[in-house]
Amino acid sequence: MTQETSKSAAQMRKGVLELCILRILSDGEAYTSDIVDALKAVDLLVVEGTIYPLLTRMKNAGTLTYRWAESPSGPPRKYYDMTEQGQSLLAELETAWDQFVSSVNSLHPESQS
Amino acid sequence: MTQETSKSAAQMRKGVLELCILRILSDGEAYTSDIVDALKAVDLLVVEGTIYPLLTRMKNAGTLTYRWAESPSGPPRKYYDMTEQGQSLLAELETAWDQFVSSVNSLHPESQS
DNA sequence: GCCCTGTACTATGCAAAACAAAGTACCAAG
DNA sequence: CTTGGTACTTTGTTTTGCATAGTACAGGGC
Repeated sequence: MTQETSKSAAQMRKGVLELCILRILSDGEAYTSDIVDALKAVDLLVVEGTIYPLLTRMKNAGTLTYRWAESPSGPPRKYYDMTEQGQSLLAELETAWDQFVSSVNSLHPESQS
Repeated sequence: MTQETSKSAAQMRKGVLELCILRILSDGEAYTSDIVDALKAVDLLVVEGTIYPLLTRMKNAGTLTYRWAESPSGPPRKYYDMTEQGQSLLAELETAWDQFVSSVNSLHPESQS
């Protein structure tokens, strides 16, 4: 991956990470590192400067809630879960994502399909 | 579409419009209005404040070239076409896009697949 | 010729979000 | 107590889509 396309990959991530986080949390609550690991597992690399402010924004927007929990062997953790508003938003973002992908792929060059 | 998801749609467009433009131009040269119409035809709404600077950035980056041509009944038009560098970039962005979509969709909740 | 309308392009500033980097805090082990 | 690892917070930068204002050209009507 060249520098040009890694920059593009970062721009592609904009607007989609919220959907990704909601998808992860739809399986049950998770704390930040879990979320980052789940993203990494599907080759979506996200760093702390992104994930923490994003989780905070979503909490402030009413999409997520969190509880503090003792860690097995380290500092306490913030476990996030979806609110009902978050569930509604997930459904809407699912639709928006599907339409978006469909739109972009409608532009697929004929000669390469 | 709520205001929340239209904002998300705008964020989703970031990083992907370059690929879309290259796809459109892979069918042959086009001027701005053609490009905007092609995008609108697949429900990707892009406004002049976006498209003109973007085309200029791509021209400055060596991805696109342009020529001036008389318009049938209005002011002259800038017809854009891909450079060889643009063709290389298109191939790379195609790969990046496919991987990105695949990554996001790998997070699809099991209960909804 | 002048004015208006429609079309095409340019420039600037704003908003939003990913990222880089620095810092604070907690826990466990030595 | 110190160190290392883990977890979270804060701030500033970069990039790109968007909003807005403006310039320029061509054609038609008066």
